[in-house]
Amino acid sequence: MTSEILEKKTGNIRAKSQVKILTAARTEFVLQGYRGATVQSIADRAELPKANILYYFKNKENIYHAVLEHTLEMWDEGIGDIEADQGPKVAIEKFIEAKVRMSFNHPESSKIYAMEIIQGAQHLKDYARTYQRQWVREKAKLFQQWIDNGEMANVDPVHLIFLIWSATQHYADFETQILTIMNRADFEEEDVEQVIAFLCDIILRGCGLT
Amino acid sequence: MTSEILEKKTGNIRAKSQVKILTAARTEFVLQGYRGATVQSIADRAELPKANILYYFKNKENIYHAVLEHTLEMWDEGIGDIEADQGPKVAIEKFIEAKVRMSFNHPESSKIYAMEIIQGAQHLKDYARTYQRQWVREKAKLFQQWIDNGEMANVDPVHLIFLIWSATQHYADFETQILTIMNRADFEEEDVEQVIAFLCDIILRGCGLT
DNA sequence: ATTATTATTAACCATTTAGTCAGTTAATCG
DNA sequence: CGATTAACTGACTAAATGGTTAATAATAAT
Repeated sequence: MTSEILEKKTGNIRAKSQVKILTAARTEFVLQGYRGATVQSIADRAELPKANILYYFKNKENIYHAVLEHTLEMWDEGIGDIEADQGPKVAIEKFIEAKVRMSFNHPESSKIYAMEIIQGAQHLKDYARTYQRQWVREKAKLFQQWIDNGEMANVDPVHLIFLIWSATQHYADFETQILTIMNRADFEEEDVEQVIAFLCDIILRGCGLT
Repeated sequence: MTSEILEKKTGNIRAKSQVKILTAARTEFVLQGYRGATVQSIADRAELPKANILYYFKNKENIYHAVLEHTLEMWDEGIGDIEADQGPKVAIEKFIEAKVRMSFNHPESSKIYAMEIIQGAQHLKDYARTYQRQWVREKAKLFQQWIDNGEMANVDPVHLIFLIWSATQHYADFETQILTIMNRADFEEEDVEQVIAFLCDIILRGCGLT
């Protein structure tokens, strides 16, 4: 055995346990909220003794932070970058598609993030907030240029981003309500495509991009 | 003093205390979640001893139910009814306006409702869910008729309702994030009007109603 | 005024919960 | 192998929490 493989193995136990814990924690935090999720309930779901959880994470807050951090990273990766050269139509399409797919593929992450914001973003670090402000400003500037060039209708770019954000996120956060209303037990593959098509259709037309 | 006034007075203490408690509870439930909001914290916020809270509400769950019930009633009143005879343009405008105003005027109610749904609607009675399904179906049927009559673009009516729902609710639920991004401390009157105008503009155009 | 009802609250209790610790077992390494 | 480090865990504790109770004060009814 090379030392590389050995190294991998040592890290593996730790890594595997942490993934197990974080997965369980994510579910518990969604179902019960931060305070409602107990270290014991996370342990039960992860099928590990409580003390083991606290061996890998100093305390409950650390678990939550790790979950939150992971969510932010995923969002960052998942969101396709809106580029200036692609034009408004492709940009909006890509943005909608990326966000819808994330909503359907990782509803729990979206939910945790939503709850965090709803409760006042008490655990969200300042850099995360600042980062988002920068992101929105930057993208809004792009939209504004397209508007100024007459490439799309004159709609407020910041609110447009809010609109796309909310409409896409909704399918994750309000999963329960949507399934109830649609009288379904679960979403299916085609639902994702249908939502993407619907949102692209109506929002692009709303932006005068047809 | 007539007996009516006396009756009023007896009920007054109860009513006043209950309002005080429910107002405090609403805030606590938003800030800390169901489990995180303690009877003590609600008492502190209401400036009443804890035992007094439990004199008016048997237990914490009852407080929460009362808060939730109040929210549903308000939603029911606040939402202007979409009528068949007004046509799609007015219907959508009215719907958007009603929901945006509710979001800005009662963000806490919206937030509590959102959290409840995100967590799986564990406390929401079946009748509330069924009621909403009925409501959406009914309104979707109206939209479908308008589409069939060629009065608006062929967009999925159910998803259209989801879109309006999410876009409007967003300003309540994600208040924190939106204020951060807009670099503001609070919303102002003109923000409400601007949001209504923006959403009507883009969604109506999206529905081919310009 | 006297009685009855409603409102109020301090003190208390059983349970839950986050976190600690000391001791054990398993993996890794020279 | 022997030693070192990492992984694991049962048992415990202090604090917090939901809820009860019993006793007192205020209000209303007769």
